[in-house]
Amino acid sequence: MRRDIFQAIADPTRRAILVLLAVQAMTPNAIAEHFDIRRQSISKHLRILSECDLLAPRQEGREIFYELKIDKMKEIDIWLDQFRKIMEESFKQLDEVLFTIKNKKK
Amino acid sequence: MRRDIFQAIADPTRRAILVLLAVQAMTPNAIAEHFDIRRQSISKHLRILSECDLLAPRQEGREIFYELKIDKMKEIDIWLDQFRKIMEESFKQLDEVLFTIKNKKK
DNA sequence: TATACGTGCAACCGATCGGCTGCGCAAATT
DNA sequence: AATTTGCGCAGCCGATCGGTTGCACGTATA
Repeated sequence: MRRDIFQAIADPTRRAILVLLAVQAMTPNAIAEHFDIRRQSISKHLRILSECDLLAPRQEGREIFYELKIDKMKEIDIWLDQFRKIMEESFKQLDEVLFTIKNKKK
Repeated sequence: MRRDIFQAIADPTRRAILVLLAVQAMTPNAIAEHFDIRRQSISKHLRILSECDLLAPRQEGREIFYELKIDKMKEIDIWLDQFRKIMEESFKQLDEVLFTIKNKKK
């Protein structure tokens, strides 16, 4: 059970579910109507997404509405930040190099 | 062979490789030194990352330096944009609701 | 109360994953 | 010319994935 957010969004069906639920909370049956997959398989996906805190279930009678926990998406953004920072750093170094070359020309 | 970028970054080792290569291009042997994994397994990861255009090999004699293609990372960002937009839209609708309530109070 | 509905869980199964070893090949070194 | 080095590829294997079916259980409806 790896169950981290990156493994969660690796599956195309799960990504599609996230997009669906971004618009509005839905029940497993309602979600399943959008795919060529049995409801039970959708349930499996919902479990995985819930386990890594991307979704939260809200019971209403015998129905369960799953809603997106958008905040969790930030984790992906945070990971991407590493690269933004590293690249920024690279540009700074490039600037220094260019600056040095510029000075040497004098 | 799914070989899309989300499946590529699902594996923790591959994510670590990407971070390593963000700092500087490296050879498979050099990368392997950072993990408890045989070089051949690293090569497999490099192949997957290259196939979905996250890395590019640069041959130098008998050595091959793999370098990060940072631009490809934007694809993840683009996917995240969907949610940013949907949430933004939600807030607008919330604003409208609040505005309506406000007006009704008059 | 009996029946239908909405759901989650368990067990199964073929495909894929992510390690491994054992090559072969080209470049560098001796 | 022989050896070492750096690498990718092929094949193996146990674990996991993502689908399936067949339940069991609580909630609504007749």
